[in-house]
Parts: sequence; structure tokens; C-alpha cells
Amino acid sequence: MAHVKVADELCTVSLPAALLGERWTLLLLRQAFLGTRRFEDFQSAMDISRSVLTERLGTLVEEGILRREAYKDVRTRYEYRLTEKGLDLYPVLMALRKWGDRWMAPAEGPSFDLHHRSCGGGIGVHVACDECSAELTARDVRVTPLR
Amino acid sequence: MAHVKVADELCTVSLPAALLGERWTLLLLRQAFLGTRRFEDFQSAMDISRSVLTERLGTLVEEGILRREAYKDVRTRYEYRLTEKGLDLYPVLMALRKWGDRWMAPAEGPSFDLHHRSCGGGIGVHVACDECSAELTARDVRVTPLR
DNA sequence: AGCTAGGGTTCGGAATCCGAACCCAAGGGG
DNA sequence: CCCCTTGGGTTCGGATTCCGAACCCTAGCT
Repeated sequence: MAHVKVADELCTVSLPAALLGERWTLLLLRQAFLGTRRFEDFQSAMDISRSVLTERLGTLVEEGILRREAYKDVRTRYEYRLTEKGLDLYPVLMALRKWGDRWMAPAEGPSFDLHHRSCGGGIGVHVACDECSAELTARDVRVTPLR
Repeated sequence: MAHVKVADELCTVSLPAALLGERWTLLLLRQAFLGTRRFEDFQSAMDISRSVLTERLGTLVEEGILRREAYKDVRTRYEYRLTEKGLDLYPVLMALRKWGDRWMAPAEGPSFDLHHRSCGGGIGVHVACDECSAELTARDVRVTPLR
């Protein structure tokens, strides 16, 4: 595996990485997947400053990952909900969690469990070949720089 | 899906998120998986300032994700290589890339392709139930807060 | 009329980031 | 033997970003 240099603007790892590798963004998404939708709830759940929260929610809306939607409580309020694009980040969060479970688990164990709603099974994340379905590690993959 | 508050220090998503959600860290790991090993090569490939690079490499070594190892070129040099813990982050990067391919792909297409070394197939990332093997989305998963 | 709650905006100081310059050890060339 | 180059860093000051605290605005409630 030789040293490869790729154009960042064209790399489909670095583009999302620039977005998600911003402080708070991953935590915000975790909260969103846990069901948090309102400004105040994000703020109290994550202990983030209000100004930074405003900004992060804004960029996620701009990016089309969250959608800001008015709804009626006792009066008009707003909620931030995952779009399809946002929901599609689930594998990223699950991969992160699986790694966290294995390598950074606190002695007391994780703070929540996830199970398949219909059969109760645990959740796995797998990297596999689209053709032969073999499970793959980094060593099984060949990188071909284009252009 | 109700609003759930969890302790960050116990959440196995937020622990890795705090680490990877630091500027440059994800890009550094991408480079590492592309085969970059030497300080100078990281620096020229990523256009990161030397001081920040030193610091990031340092925390990744501390965290046991990279290992700093001397080797003989014409004289003693050092290289940074992924440990087992680091290699195990591959699904995270692949999930990120798959999402990037779908949602942020530049018009010209991605800058490199990945294929299964032995059969040439494409690379997929799947979230699946450990019991029944069904492929899962966020909606199929139940969250159970513990403690 | 005044109080409260949700959802923000606006500061100024504190922590990070960054580029450029500097340091150091070991070959190599003259 | 002296100077130059290369890899791998460290140091420094200025430019950004982050953050907490304080403030703002709108509707409903009492």
C-alpha cells in the first residue's frame, strides 16, 4: 500500500469529514438519532453553548441533513428533524458506536442498548464485498486513484 | 422515539466522537488508510500546519490508534502506522465514504475507487441485525437507556 | 400588566489554529 | 573538516473560533 495523495475537494471521505469533523456535529447527530428535535432539548442534553448550537444546527440545515419545521405545541414552535440524507448517516454513527463499544467502553458498560425492534437481536456493522459478500478489512481492499 | 438524555462520559458514540470530531483527525486517518506513514508525507498530502500535525499524531499515538516506529531508511526515520485499534476504524471511514459518494459526490466523480482485492467487487457497508441478519435503518432499532 | 418559555442574537475574553522561522542530528560532497 | 540537505520536530505571534453570560422578542397565562 503505497503513499497516495488525492485531491481533497474530490475525495468523498474528506468532504463529509470536513463537515462531521467539526466540534459538536457528531454529538448533535447522535442526539438527533436518539430522538431530540427541539433547540432547548439539544441544549440541555449536550451542554453546548447556545450560540454554537444555533450555528451548528444552521449548517446542518444548510447541508440538508436536518430540516427545520414549524409545528403546533400550545403555540408555534420549531423542530429539527433528520432528512433522508441525515437518516442515511446511521451507518456512520453505528460504526462509530461499535468501535466505541470495543475500544473505549467505560468500565460500567455503555449507557444504552440498541436492539432490532422486531426480533430483539443486537446491531452489527459490516464492510462487505458487493460481489462475493465476503466480509472485508482494510487489507482486502485495493485503492485505485483516478485521474 | 422520545427525547433521550444520556451521560456523555458513558456513551460509546460520544467518546469516539470527541476524538474523531476534532479538526484533521478524520483526514489524518483517511491518509493513514491510504498508506501514508511518514510525517513529511502527511504534511504534504494534507496541507496541515506542522505544529497541528505533531499534536494530532501525538494524540492518536496516545490513544493507541497509531504507533510510532523507528525504521532504517538510509538512516533512522520514524513512521506512524495504524494499530489493530486503528485498523478497526475502517468501517467508520467506509461508512463515511459511502455516504459521501451518495450525497456529496463532486460532478467529476470520486477521486479514487476501492475494490475487493481478490474478486474486484465494490465495497458496501451494512447495518444488520446480529440475530436475523435483516438490514436495518434507524427506524428498525429500539433504544434502551441503561441506568 | 406582568411573568414565563422557547428560540434565538450579541458581546468580550479564552482557547485553538496556523504560517513562518528556527532547531537538531546524520549523511554526503568538496 | 566544513557546509549543505533531509526528516522530523518546536516556538512564536497573530488570526480564528469557542464559549458563557447577558440580552431580545413573541405569545400565551394569570
